[in-house]
Amino acid sequence: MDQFDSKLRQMPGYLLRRATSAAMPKVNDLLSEFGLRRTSYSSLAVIVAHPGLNQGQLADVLAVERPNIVQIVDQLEQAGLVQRTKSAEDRRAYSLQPTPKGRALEVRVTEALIQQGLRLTQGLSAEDLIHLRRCLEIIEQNADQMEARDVCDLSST
Amino acid sequence: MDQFDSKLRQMPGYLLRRATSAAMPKVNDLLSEFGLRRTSYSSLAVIVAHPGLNQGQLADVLAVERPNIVQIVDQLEQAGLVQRTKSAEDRRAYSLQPTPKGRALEVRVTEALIQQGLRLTQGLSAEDLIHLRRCLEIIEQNADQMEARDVCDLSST
DNA sequence: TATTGTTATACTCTATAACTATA
DNA sequence: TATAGTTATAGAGTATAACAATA
Repeated sequence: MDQFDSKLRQMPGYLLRRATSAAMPKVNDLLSEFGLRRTSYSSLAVIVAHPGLNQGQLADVLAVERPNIVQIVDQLEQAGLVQRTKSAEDRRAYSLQPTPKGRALEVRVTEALIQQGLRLTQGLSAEDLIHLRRCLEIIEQNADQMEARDVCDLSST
Repeated sequence: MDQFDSKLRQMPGYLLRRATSAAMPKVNDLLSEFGLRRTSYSSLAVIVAHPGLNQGQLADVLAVERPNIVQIVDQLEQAGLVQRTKSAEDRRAYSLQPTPKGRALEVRVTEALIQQGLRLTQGLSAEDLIHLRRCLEIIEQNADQMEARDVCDLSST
């Protein structure tokens, strides 16, 4: 029963899903110790690195739909990690700022994630990791450019 | 706003999630043209390659919980792609067999997925793909071995 | 007592449509 | 009219507990 999926393992999508499904629960477990989820951590990290951006920009950076950002920023704000302040230039928008508590937490969680990342990639060299990043970013870009265009012509063959 | 997530892109989990989130909708779109979802296709492929296995074994191969397999096999059976037959040896279990229609569909869909996989990995060489597979399988194995054990000691540092 | 398949259920993630207030 | 944020909602995907039939 070992390798009953050997044919599927030729496909990048299957490999991606297997690796992601195995790794994400570990990331979730780590983040939940700090009261965070994946997207709330990513949001905090981006806000710390680039204070003052607004929710729409944050959604674009993380490739998340805007409605889903609302609750995430709600949680970060209620946890005292981030502040919403009405933007002076555009009073529709909120400027997102990290609090000192938010900055401090981001440092600790980032360190923990880096350590966990080393365990997840144990057995891979520094070159392997650079190569892996390149491969994953190319796949992401290819997928983004694949807008409906060439999805369709295969069901008729 | 480009590369506002450059720090996050150092982390394998973030890269994995970005690539997977971008690629999976394309895979879903392709499969839905054939009336399949990701796990129902994977199940069909495994049943075609290894006829006679039961639902629990299928769940193990695909790393899916058994309750979720039930509905998937239901759908495959209702679509006339797979048959459940009571196993002679163990009358609790079902032996899963592909129908001729199921075998034929699997061939077509697999071909389409391979073509789509080539587009998703456009720009990567054959060596790149071998290397990528190795990296993803190592990450999956590392994650699987990371059972709660070393998740915990970081929140106290 | 343990296991196979099943039911019911619940939680997370993600996506869309429609609203409000500002521009 | 267009955009920022919001609300409500719905659909996948995934996970657990508990049950019936069989081992």
